[in-house]
Amino acid sequence: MSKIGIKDIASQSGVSSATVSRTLRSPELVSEDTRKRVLEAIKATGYKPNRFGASLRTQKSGNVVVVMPDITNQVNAGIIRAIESEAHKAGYCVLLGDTQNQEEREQHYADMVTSGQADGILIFTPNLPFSLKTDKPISEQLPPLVNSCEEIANDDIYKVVIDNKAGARTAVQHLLDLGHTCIAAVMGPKDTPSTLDRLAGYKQALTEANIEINRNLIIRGDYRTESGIEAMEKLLRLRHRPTAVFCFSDDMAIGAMNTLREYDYRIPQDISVIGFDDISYSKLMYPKLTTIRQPLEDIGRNCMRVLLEQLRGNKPAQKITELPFELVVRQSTGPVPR
Amino acid sequence: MSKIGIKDIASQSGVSSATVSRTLRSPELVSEDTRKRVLEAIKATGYKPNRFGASLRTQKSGNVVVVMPDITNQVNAGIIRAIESEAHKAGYCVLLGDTQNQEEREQHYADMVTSGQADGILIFTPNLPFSLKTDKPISEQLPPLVNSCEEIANDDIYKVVIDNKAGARTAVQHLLDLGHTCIAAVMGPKDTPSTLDRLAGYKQALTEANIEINRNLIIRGDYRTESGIEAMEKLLRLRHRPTAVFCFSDDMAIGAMNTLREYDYRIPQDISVIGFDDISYSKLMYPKLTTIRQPLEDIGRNCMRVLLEQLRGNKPAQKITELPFELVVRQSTGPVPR
DNA sequence: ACTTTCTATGAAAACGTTTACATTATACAT
DNA sequence: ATGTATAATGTAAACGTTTTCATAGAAAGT
Repeated sequence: MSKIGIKDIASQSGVSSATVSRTLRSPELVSEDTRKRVLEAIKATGYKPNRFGASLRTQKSGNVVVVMPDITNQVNAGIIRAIESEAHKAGYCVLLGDTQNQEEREQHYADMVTSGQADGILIFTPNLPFSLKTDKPISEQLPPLVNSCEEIANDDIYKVVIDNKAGARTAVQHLLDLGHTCIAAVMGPKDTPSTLDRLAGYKQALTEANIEINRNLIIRGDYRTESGIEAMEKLLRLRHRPTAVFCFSDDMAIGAMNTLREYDYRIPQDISVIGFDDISYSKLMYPKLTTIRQPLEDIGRNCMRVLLEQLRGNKPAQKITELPFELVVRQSTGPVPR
Repeated sequence: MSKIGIKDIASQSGVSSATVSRTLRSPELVSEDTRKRVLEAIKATGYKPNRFGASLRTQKSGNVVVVMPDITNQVNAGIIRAIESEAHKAGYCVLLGDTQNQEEREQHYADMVTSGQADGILIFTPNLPFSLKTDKPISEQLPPLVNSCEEIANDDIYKVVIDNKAGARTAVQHLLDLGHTCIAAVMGPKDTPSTLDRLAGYKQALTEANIEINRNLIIRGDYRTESGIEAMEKLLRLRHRPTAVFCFSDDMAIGAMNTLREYDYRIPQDISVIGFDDISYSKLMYPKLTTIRQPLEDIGRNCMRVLLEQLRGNKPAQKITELPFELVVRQSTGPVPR
């Protein structure tokens, strides 16, 4: 569009380009009246400094890239929204990296930060897409980086997390308190730390209650609705059906409830369902879903803050910032039948 | 991170930086063996060309910016996902602009394209954040731009749309076919074209059926769940309650259904509800929501394609690309009571 | 009155690419 | 053998900023 550059402003207001740059970046260095003159010319022409010229010189892009497996997912969407908001406040732009679970794309977005197109990266997938050399400390080889949601198995990177194990334990304890003893679990994908932690919490709650763990009641899912549907179908075929199901995500819980309705089970009279996340649709389900709330906005905000801290050249105080979860009891869980 | 530049690769493989650049950008111009040598050096060092150097020279950023009111919204999320995918294929990156309905932010993201930080812009809000001069044709003053979802009231810009009026008409016709005559409408926000079109479709269907339009049955909403809840509360207070409600978004329909359940109405036995959008959660509701499907993925893909066409310097064939909607009948609509 | 410090500005280098132009070597046609 | 087209590469300018360094004038300290 506009072809006007800093030099045009400079000549138009009778100063050098250096002064124009200064009026924009460090106004305190330029006298009041020249400043006014320059600002006027800028306003009159609608001049916007070209970012590439600036970036090339300063070696800062002003961008951060966020790598997510699926932005359509309510958890991810909620988080990225907060990230964007926080980034915007700090003058950063966010580059959206929806990986669709393809490694090639993860790599591609990671390259953006090594090629200088972004100054930092937020990773919500369980992989670290940077090749590391073993002869140097990891922290020296990585760009400003924060990891959340799907934990990367590496203790040397900054993370913002919730206590998944305790969250799961709380969920199961809630069911236990209602008298359930036959409690199924629908896990997340693969062997990601978050899923493993939740599984550990599930097991801990049961063993603490002296209930033996029944492998048939533990089903593998992938956090998505469809897998919740399938998991519940499997569970219903069991000779000893569970009276309660703990799904590791709300989406799966919603799927599970759909299956239950399909086969005429009443929730929670026949079977209780509890989820994990508290996405916005959970409270709109019928029955309203009991779940463990993740503070999505807080997670996003803190991710960005920890990243900003690094971008400013500081070392954040701690590697891990842990945020609180919360049991929110609604109507999908009730006392054990009989 | 890495401080290696094109010159390092050049000296390392005994050629000039020009040749290195050529091996990357136009490999056909460099002989096979030098090409191999250069590629080797690049691989060995992990060199990534600095985007700013390149962009500064070529005057192309390789970015597009998408401006949306709320990325948390399933419609927006679905669309942006397809955009990202298509952009990625074409070698573009997408800058996320969640405006949170603030004009300042809209402006900010528009500036990215005028300042060269992005080559094109996709706008999903009803405003055109560019100042135009009246003495020139509009198309000459705008950057590559595509508008969708919330139509901008300007016929000179590229849009991808569905036929909102026909969609609404279809929805209402569906209710009419079920015998309903007292049909409420819950509108979208403000006086955006999309909402106005849907309202027109609603009115047309009714007048065609010789049903008088009752202003009390038309409630203003804002597409969000909360407003669906409130709208339904208003409707239930009416002396002559509607037997069917057409919500201009699924989110509002979902809210409306919640209100209905709260006051013990049966859906659809007492009151039918139909939505608009077909977000993924609609089929998971109880009862499953009847709605008008928007082809979100198609919309996103086409938006990006029309933009790409412009970015390649071509004029897209038509200003408006219209995509088909589809009535999907599920369980939230049924015959009129009695 | 004379140095010293400070303030406001300008000149010019630097950032890392791409590419127009120039150059050389090679193949081809006559 | 001569000239011409072609292929492969190098040289250097250009992109639009920011910032170091230098400079000039003003203010301040003696």
